Parts: sequence; C-alpha cells; structure tokens
Amino acid sequence: MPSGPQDENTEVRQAPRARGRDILAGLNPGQLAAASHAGGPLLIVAGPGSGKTRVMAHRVAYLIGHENVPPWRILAVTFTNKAARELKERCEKLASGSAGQLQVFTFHGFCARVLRQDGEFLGLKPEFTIYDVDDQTRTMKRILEDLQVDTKQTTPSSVLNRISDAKNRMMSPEMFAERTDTYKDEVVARAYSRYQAALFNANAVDFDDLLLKVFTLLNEHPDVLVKWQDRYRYFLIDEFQDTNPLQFEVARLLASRERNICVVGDPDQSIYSWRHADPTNLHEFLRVWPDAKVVTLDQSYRSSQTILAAADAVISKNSGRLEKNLWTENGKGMPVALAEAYDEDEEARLVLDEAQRLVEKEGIPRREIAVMYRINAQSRAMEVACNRQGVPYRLVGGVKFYERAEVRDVLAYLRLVSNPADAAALDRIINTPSRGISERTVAELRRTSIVNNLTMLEAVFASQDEAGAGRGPLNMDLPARALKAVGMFGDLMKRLIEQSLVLQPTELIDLALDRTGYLTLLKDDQEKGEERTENVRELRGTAEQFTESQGGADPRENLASFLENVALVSDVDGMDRPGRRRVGVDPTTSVLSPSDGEISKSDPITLITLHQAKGLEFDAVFIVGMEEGLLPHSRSLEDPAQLQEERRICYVGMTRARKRLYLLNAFQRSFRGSRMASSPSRFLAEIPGALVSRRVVRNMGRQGNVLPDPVAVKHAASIPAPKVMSKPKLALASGDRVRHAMFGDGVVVSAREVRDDIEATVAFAGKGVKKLLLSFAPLEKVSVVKRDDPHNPLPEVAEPGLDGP
DNA sequence: GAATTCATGATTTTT
DNA sequence: TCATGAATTC
Repeated sequence: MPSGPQDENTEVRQAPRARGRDILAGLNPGQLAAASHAGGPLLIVAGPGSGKTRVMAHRVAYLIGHENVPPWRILAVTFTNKAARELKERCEKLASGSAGQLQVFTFHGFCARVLRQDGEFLGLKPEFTIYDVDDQTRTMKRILEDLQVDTKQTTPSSVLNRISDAKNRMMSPEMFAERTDTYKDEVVARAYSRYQAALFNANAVDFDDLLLKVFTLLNEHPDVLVKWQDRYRYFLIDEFQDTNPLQFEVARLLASRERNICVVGDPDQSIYSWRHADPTNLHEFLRVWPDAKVVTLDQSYRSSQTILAAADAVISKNSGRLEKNLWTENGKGMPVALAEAYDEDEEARLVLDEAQRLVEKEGIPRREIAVMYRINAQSRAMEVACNRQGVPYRLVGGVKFYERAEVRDVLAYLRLVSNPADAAALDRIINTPSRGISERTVAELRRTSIVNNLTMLEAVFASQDEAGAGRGPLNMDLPARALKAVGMFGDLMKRLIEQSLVLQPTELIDLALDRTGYLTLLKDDQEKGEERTENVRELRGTAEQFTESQGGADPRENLASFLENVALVSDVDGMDRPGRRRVGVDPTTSVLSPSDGEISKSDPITLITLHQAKGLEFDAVFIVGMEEGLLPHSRSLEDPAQLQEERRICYVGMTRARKRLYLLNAFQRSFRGSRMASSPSRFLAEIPGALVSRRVVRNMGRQGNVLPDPVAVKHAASIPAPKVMSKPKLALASGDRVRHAMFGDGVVVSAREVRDDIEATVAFAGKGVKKLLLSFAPLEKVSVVKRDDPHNPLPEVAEPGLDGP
C-alpha cells in the first residue's frame, strides 16, 4: 500500500527537545556507545533482536537533542518503506518536535527524489517513469526481436539479469561491450545499449538506473555532489548487509566530505545476494573508513537462550564469519521442537493443532504465531488446512496488488498521461480494452516512431494526418480501419492529457474508466470479474487517499508523485494494516468470502516466506519443510556460497522466534504433481540434541481428508504408524534397471528400507536422479544387473514412452 | 482479430 | 500442479 505523503509534509508537533541524558536512558553499554557516537564513521554490527532500530532512533534523537544537528540534515536510508516508516515513528517519539523533518527514505526513494530534482543534468525530465520488471521485459522483448535473437534461448529476463549485474558493477553499455568474450555477452552488450536508448526515449528509468544514475550524477557533476553534501551532513544506513556495491558507492560519495556515516547490519542475515547484495560491504566499509568505530550489539532481547543457541549452532557452520557472541538475559525457555510429519498435509495439521494449543493453553494470540517456508508454493498446503479447520490466517506475499493486470492497466493510462513518452505504458494499453489495434498496427506505429524520431504517442497522433487515399508524409502503411482505431485511441489520450491539467488522479481514473469502458469489460469476466473490479476500486481509493493527503496541490504534480509512490511501494509495506485483503492467492480455496475480512482482522496467524520474515518477530515460529532440496534449496546444493546463504535464511527464520520454535519436515512431499520422498534438512542435524525435543508423527497417512482426532494426534508419537499401504513386493538393489510411468527408464543407485516403505534412489535417463517411495512410484523392474559387475554401468538409455501412465 | 488449446517450465523478490 | 505464453483455429 502506498504510504501516502512522505516526510516533509508531515505535520510538525511542537514540543521541547529532550535532553541528551534522557535520550540515552535505558540503553545497554553497546547501544549507548553506538547512539552517542558523535561523528565520524561508525559500523554497528547488530545481532537479531539486539535493539537495532532502537539504537538508530536513539542515535537520531541524540544527534538532534544533544549535538544540535538540525533534523533535516540527517538522512536515514532503509531498504523497505515499512522500515522507513517504523524508524521515523520511533524517532518522532524520542525527539518529538523536530524529528518530523527528519529525512527517512528507502534507497530507491531517495534516488528518485534526487533525480526528480537534478535528473535534467542527465537528460531526464522530472516526470520520468520508473519501469518495473514487466515494463523492462516488454522493452527487452522488442529489442531482442529486433536484433533477431531467439527469445526462447535468450530470454528477455536472462539478458536483463546480465544488464542488472553490469549496472550494479557500475558498467555502462560501452564498458560492458569492451569486455565481452562470449556470444551471449555480445548479444547482451548490444541489447544493453539499445535498452538504455529505449529507456531514454521513454523518459524512463528502471530500478537499477535509479541508483546508477544518481551515482553517475554525483560522480560526474561535482557541483551537484556538493549541493547534496551541503544538504545532508549525517547519514544512517539500515540493513547494511543488504546493500550492493552501487548503493555503497552512492553513500560513500555523499558522506565523503563530512564523514558522518553510520551503518547498521548483520552479515549473518544477508539473504539477498541474488539481488546483488554484498555482505562483504561491511569489510569494504572498514577499508574505506579505516578509522571507523565498530560497535557490536550482541545482547538479544528477543529469543530465549535455547532458541538463540540452536540458531547459533546452525549459523556457526558458515565459514568466514564475523563471529558474534549472542547472549540474552531471557530464560532458557522451551526446547526447540522438531517434528516429522508424514506429508505436507499432516505437517500443516500438526502446525495448526499446536498453534491452537498455544492459543488455548499458553495464551499466545494468533497474530503472534507465524508459519514460515522457503518457497511460496508451500503456502498452499497451509492454506488448505487453515480453511479446513477454520483457522484465520493472513498470507504475506502471493500475487501482489500492483502486479495484477487490471491494476497495471489502469496505472498505465495514468502513466501515459503523466509521461507521454512512456512506451511500455502505451504498449500495455493501446489495445486494452481491445479496440481493434493489432500487433501489426502497433509494429507499424513503432517503425514510424523510430524513423521519424517520435514517441509512440506522437506517432499515434501523427497517424491521423496521413491522408485517406494513398499515404501521408509519414508513409505509414496502415489500412483505413486500423487508422480509425488508432485515431480513437489518440483522441482518448488527448482528452485525458488535456483533463489532467484540472483533474486530480482519482477523477482521472474515473474518466479513463468511463471512456474506455474498462469496468464493463471486467464485469463480463464471470470468474474473476468481481475481484478485479474490487481491485480497481481499491486502486481508486488509494488514489483518493493520496490526493487528499496532498492538500490540493497541482494535479499534474500529484499525478507524478502518486505514480512514483506506487512504483516504489511493495505489498509487504501494507502488511500490518488492517482491512487490506491480502489473503487468497487461490480464490477458490481461500476464505475470501465476506466473512473473511472479519476473521482476518480479528486475529490471524501469519503465513510468510523466510525471506519476507526478515525484520519481523513472533512469539511462536513454525518453520515447515525443513528438508534437503527445500531448505537448503536444491538450486543451492552445488555452490558452497549459495549453501551458506541457505544457512543464513534458516538462521533468519529461527531468530524470528521469541518463545517457541518448531522445525518441521515431512517424510514425503508432493511437488509439482508427483510425490517424492524427502530427507530431513542437514541444518536439523546441526542443532545439539540437548536443545531439542523430537517427535515423529505418522498419524494420517494418505487418508488425509478426515480431520485428525485430536487425542490421536496428541499421542501420535507413541502410536505405531498404521499400515497405509501394502509393503512393496519388489526388492531392489543398486544396478537394477527399472521403468517408471513418468520418468521412463532408469537405474537404481541405491535402495533402503525407510520405516514402512522402501526408498529407491534412481537415475533416470535425461530426467536426473530421483528419490522414490516404492509404495507410490509405479516402478517396474526391467532387468537385473549382474551383482558382481564392478563397473555397474549407468543406464543404457532405453527409448522412453513405451509405457504411458 | 479474438478465442481456444497446447507446451513449458517453475527459489527467494526489500525497490 | 498450475500458471503463463505461443500456436492454432474460428
């Protein structure tokens, strides 16, 4: 959710400034040292729950109240809007009166602001648009097609990834082109150059550009750098382990004169390396500012001793760490509960049963209970179980509000009005709702725009000057019918642009919806029409709120800042706001019916990915899917660096818990349609036995539709697992050739007895190595390899497809 | 030019 | 399993 007006517009309350002594009251020695550090570079290494935000807020208050730093001279940078909001609130409480003028931004938000003001040095007009992934992909797809590249082999997103890499290493297209050695890079180099040209023509920047352009601006325009250095004298950077080299450089440039830079981070919580985050930036910080004061906050105020020790046992297996000695005055608490369920459905039931017990017997409110998982797909089993048992939940993530087609469509109209050069927006809506403008017609418009150096919208307007018979000055090759359709679209846009001078964003949305008949189109959609209409209404509501908060400023400025706000705001930001529907990735199974709003608001449990859980805390945390291949994720298994990151992800999850931590794994799991045996995560084995309690539940087996008998579940550990299926008759040994209905032919690598089943590891030709449970996998023995053959051959590939399912 | 069917491939996602 | 995009058909 957009957070409405930011920062400077907030009303300033008048109150006496707190005195230095009061400001620092209640801090522990480390916190005190960090908060009261007067000036110069400062690195704060802050373990989970060590009061990081508290210290930052106190530090700001101290600078204002004790060092007499004017609040508008302090720039605090966070990664998320939510963190920015929280920090701001905390500061305002501590230093009421002046903290309202404190500058708290996200990295991207700050850069957008700089570019709105000074982007013209780089040829950027102030109403520039911020391209998101969808816009980027559209743009890149066109370019690759244009370059005659096969977009199946070289996907737009793979090229964009390489470009993003380059940008985060501060490489321009020219620099990139100089160092290409592979064919792919040659393609990327050419695409990069065209991509930047396309963005420039559209008066647009992507997320990386926001940072890179500011870097370039400050680097190449000394007067601009000085201006911003004059403006800000003190810098704070939150979640420093998540900064990438580009962000680091921007910060370094800004702080290079006054040297008052304070960064806070925890390298053990660096889980965004795939977004170019570079945890070694902490070392880099010390290299750049060797005289930096280093403060380590190692007292945890969050987790119990046991939870802390368990988390530490896991993270300490990582190499090259900056070791911390986390400790707490909290009690020992309960052991970490490990549990193995039969499958993901039973896993979910276990979680919900225990959650219910926590609510009833231990008085923990549901909103203090979170279920965390590595991948979003895991939420499904949890959702189904919640619905079945009537447990209210909120799902964080899923399909994001601003990524929904209908929301983007409406926004695209606004974007095109605000920035008529915005090619991606035009691309999106020129035929939405369909008005008879074909792909071919769009291509012709594009050709014309390139040849005549026009924006797409200008080409649309110009097309109407093409005389009916024969061709006009632009030599456009379009049938009359297409010209007419394009004309209609042009008229619509003309009208919207004209009205944007007097209409506020909300009214503009109304006008656009009215003129395009968009809502009528949505209503025709039987399945999702209602939901989509609701989303559009919600967007309108957001615009209305925003407009009101702007207090009647110039409509076009409001429009631009509304769009910026929307572009830089993610869904997580609205997470803790009541009333926002974020439940229901799957509308057919979710509790989206009218009652849902009520339940969710009352007291839901939280379903969330481990990544998104960073920065949050709960009384009780359940981490589900503690299995090899999930956590650590299978994609990380070969690369030690990635494996270390998986460990950090696990660590982040574990340290979210205050009182109770549950780690669950399932014996088998459905994944992409097929059931597979799963083995417990290696991370589980790393937790000392003294810290855990274990149980294995094999209660429901496959009869998963029935609600569990609570008594049975309670005593499940002591009840022998019921035989759900007959024991496989097939005895397997390594080397046996087998045939599987789906994977085709393969060779048994190993086979072992697992509880009441046999788990076979089979190498399939072309499909890789799979673990299969014999009771589920329809394996057919094809031939038996001689046991005494020392060089047991890998499968001779038999032609697949002899046996359909 | 739009609707339907088919193939494909699928971590995480602060902005 | 299931959502997304291209190919195919109306």
